[in-house]
Amino acid sequence: MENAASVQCATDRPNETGVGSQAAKIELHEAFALVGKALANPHRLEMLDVLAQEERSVEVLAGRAAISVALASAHLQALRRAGLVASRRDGNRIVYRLANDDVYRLLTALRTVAGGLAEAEQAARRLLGTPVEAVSREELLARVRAGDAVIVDLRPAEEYEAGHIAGALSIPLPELEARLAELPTDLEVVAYCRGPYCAMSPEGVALLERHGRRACRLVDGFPEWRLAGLPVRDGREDG
Amino acid sequence: MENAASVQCATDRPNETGVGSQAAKIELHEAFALVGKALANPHRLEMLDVLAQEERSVEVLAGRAAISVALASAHLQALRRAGLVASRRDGNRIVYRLANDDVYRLLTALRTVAGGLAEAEQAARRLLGTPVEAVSREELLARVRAGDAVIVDLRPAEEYEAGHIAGALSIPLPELEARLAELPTDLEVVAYCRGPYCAMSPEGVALLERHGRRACRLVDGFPEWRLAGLPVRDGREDG
DNA sequence: GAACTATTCAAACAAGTCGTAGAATAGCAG
DNA sequence: CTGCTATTCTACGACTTGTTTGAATAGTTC
Repeated sequence: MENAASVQCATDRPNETGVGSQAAKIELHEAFALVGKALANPHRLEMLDVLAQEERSVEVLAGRAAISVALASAHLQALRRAGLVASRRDGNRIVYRLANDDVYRLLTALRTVAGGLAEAEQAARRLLGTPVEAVSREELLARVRAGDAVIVDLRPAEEYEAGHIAGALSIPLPELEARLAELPTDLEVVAYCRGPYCAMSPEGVALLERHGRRACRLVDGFPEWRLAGLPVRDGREDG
Repeated sequence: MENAASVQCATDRPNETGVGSQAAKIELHEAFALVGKALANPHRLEMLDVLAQEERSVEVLAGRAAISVALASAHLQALRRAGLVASRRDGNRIVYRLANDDVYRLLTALRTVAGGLAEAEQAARRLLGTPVEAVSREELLARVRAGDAVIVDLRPAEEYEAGHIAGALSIPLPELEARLAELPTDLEVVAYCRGPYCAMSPEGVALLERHGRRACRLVDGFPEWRLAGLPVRDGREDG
């Protein structure tokens, strides 16, 4: 088979097909690969995952990824060069955030594809434990509207403050057992957390079921809910 | 990179918050990073782009990416390890294809994010030339249904055969000037090609306009159309 | 089976990336 | 200004990736 793709029409215009555009095509793929390279390191992916919930300082990100501050800083600059994060100064510290919503969509697409790998499936089983029943965003909305379910946000209070599903109750996972009385016994509890690969909601559901409650989890987490355009609140609007 | 596989995790409860799940989280992000690494090379991205249109042999892929067959083979194995491509044997040759539709979605997300980078914008300008008017898939469908437009597929005939927008006419770009008579003069021509970073439809539109035709391009290409669930045909069903 | 083709494997080296440790910088509190 | 904190920069070794070359393999054709 011959290489039929490239060399055709030779006009004098800037966007002709030929040698010049072959070089441009290579440069374009090199530019795309810059973003690919940014996604090629587990620490960077973990920091992006943390930033998907809320903006964070370098020190906090380093702690969450279990790496030194200097290394976290270097990785964050790599992410910034690739256009994945942005930062602002807040007094003495620099606070990083995801550059835009497309970055989270990219992260979701990456996880969807990677989720099929044997390595990922095995790690996910170890992280999430026995699978628990999960409902879609649409199903959750329907149950809440019908008065059949109550939504519980199991993330740390700080992340709840930064943004949560409208109408959700904040009960951070470590406090869940002590605060069971706050949950109505006649409704199903739908728990959610950071996303599909966060262990908090499966653990919370397991705990609720051990206490005889009907419970399930939302398939994904708060970032997906927000990106789907569904109703959200934050600490300034609603408690 | 350190290999902390499987040594930790001393609890007997599968999904407990603590050391074991910390290790699982790291492994999970390492698994995601495997896919990131696969996206970290311009040659691999170019081959994925080619495969988005149609399955291809190693030799053809090597030619399109302008690299040796041995190198292309090595890159394809890297892509296969990451679950991005699959292959089958066809007589004497091995034919590779994208592993599934999620891979194309990932590629699209990557390009969307990377498209904002200065490097990518510059390369895109060089590749695509002066921007031409572009219409969305919905707008295109509406114009065709109203009888206002005709759709032209500018890709090589082989790719048209492998799948095209229902109702589109196949006029490969090199033949366009010679085959102008086949296009009705009273309708607008909507051209499409491989995708948003393919130079064929901007070039085709420019050529049509030089010949006094009303023309514009579809913002993206055939793969996006197919993934959106819009009507498609292939060589066996329609000519 | 022999000759042929397409693809993959193996070895080797250059170039790039990751992580560590310690120094340097920028803003804040006094 | 001085000391303090958070972050970034620099330099270096260990490791990984990209590429080339030539040989090995699997399947086809005669």
